[in-house]
Amino acid sequence: MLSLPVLLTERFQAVTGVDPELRPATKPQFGHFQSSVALRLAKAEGRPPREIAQRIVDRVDVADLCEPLEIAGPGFINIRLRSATLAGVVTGILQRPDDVIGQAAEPTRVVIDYSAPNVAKPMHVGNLRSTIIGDCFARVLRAQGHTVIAQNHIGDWGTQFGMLVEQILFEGIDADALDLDASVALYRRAQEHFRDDDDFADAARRRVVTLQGGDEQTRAIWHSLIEVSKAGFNRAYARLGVLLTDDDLAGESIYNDLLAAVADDLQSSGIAVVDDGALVVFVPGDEAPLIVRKSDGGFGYAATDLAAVRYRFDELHAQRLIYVVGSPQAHHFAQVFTVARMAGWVPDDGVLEHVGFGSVLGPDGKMFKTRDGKTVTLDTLLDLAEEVAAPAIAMAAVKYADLSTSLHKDYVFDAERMTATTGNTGPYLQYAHARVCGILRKAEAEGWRADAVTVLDEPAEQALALQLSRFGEVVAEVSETLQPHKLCTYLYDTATALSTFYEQCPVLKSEGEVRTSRLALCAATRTVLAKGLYLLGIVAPDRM
RNA sequence: GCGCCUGUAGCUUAACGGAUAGAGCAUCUGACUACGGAUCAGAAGGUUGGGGGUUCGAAUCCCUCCAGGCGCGCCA
Repeated sequence: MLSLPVLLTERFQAVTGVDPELRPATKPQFGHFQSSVALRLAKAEGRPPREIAQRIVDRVDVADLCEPLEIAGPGFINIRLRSATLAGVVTGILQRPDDVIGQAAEPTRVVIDYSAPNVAKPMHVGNLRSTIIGDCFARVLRAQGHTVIAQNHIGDWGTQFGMLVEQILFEGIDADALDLDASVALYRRAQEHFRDDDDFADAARRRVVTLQGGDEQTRAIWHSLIEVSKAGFNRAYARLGVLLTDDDLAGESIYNDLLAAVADDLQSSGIAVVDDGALVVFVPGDEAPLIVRKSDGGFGYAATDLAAVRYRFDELHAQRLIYVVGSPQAHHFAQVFTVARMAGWVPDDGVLEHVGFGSVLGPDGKMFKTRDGKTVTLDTLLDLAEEVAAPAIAMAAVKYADLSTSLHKDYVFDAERMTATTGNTGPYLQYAHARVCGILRKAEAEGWRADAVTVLDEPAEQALALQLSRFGEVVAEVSETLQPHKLCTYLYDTATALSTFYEQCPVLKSEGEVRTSRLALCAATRTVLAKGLYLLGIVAPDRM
């Protein structure tokens, strides 16, 4: 069955000729949906809005779905669904839970680039948001039937590895025996050594060339460093409950062999030019050029990212690329995307999106700094949350806090506030789910089986049913706009509607058809909450 | 200097150009020996940073100023 808004929109459009722009009613007394289409049409037709509204109301055919339409205020059309319509939709959720999330009309292959921690560095706050947000996108898009190719663009290449390998050789360490902490400490020593000793610095730079040239011993040490870090990444992913695995690893190093061709092709096509010894692209309307190849002949991350764009369209056959990387990189990706298009590496219908996000700030409201002194690691942050709540709840709290506000805003990491069990928090949603599970558990113990929603007389029942009916639209909206907070808001509203219903409408204590109908409504709510929380990457416990 | 982002109640925040700017926390008042009180109902709290403009209608679009953050050729 088509979603209610789609169905209603079609009926209205047949009369109005334009999108009626149905919106959820802003207040209960305005019904379930509202349209301001008459106000807009009035302008063009030079007639009073209420007259236009009346004409629409007279002609639109929705009597099978809705109560009589009402005209209100300056010319709004208010739409109230019939109870039977809502009951039918909720029963549908119950009987076909797998169809609750509508499938995309045209499934696409989507590459999502997220997480991207650095080898030989602990995961830190900067990796937190990318990992959580990217994981949510992967879940939502997969649920809609898209093919998602996760690409964990780990920092496993570049100048720092010359430094690291050289330091290992200098100290005579067995690279295979390193653990994550030891490799992090090694990184610090290597940095200091690099800074203080010019000879060492030169050796480190030469070592980069050796590494990129494929020297066996150097590659072996490099490989050991990566293995150590991978284990650390996987521990973090397990702790966070994200879906990333080793299969999703696609670090910077895999593009190494493609970089020269990227530079050559850009140069031969005249897109890139040599300036101050470096190969750069001057992007129209942009003062700073994109540096494809440094004056010393080395490649920076612009070349890697260009190669990755090319690879993802050509080899992975992606139709849409989503980069979940912090907002400070916005300019960089804008340049990379522009150059990739100039070079013809993006199909005409190819979509490139950088989903930037704000920073996680310390208690002082300033950036957590990773250099100069102690690094604030991801584990440190999660430990803070687990000091005030059990692990499953703490993770829900952290993730929900991260996903529930607009992505572009910074936020202060405040474990106390995030783990609150009241209000708009992850634990509150988990509680709502556990609570409804409790009722259903009792009913099921006495032999009840979910059937259908047949009675929706109480306002609280209707409000909850209406809320449930919107789930599919919200998921679709998130997959299009890539704004997880819309789903958070929806689930919070659903949990609130459940609590109100729960308070005003006895379930187990009611009788007959009302009882079975309310139980069915509870079961549908459980389905929506469980699926919704899953899409956010938050576990939905049966008991708390 | 140029560019991007942000500014909404004491705090955290929502609002796809639409009706009286919607929530949560904190504060105050109620409900109920509870189908799970990790709850619900209610009150109070707003010149949406300031000022102009467009529009029937602006937190939202345009201009300008203020405050803060982040970027701006060889780190990634």
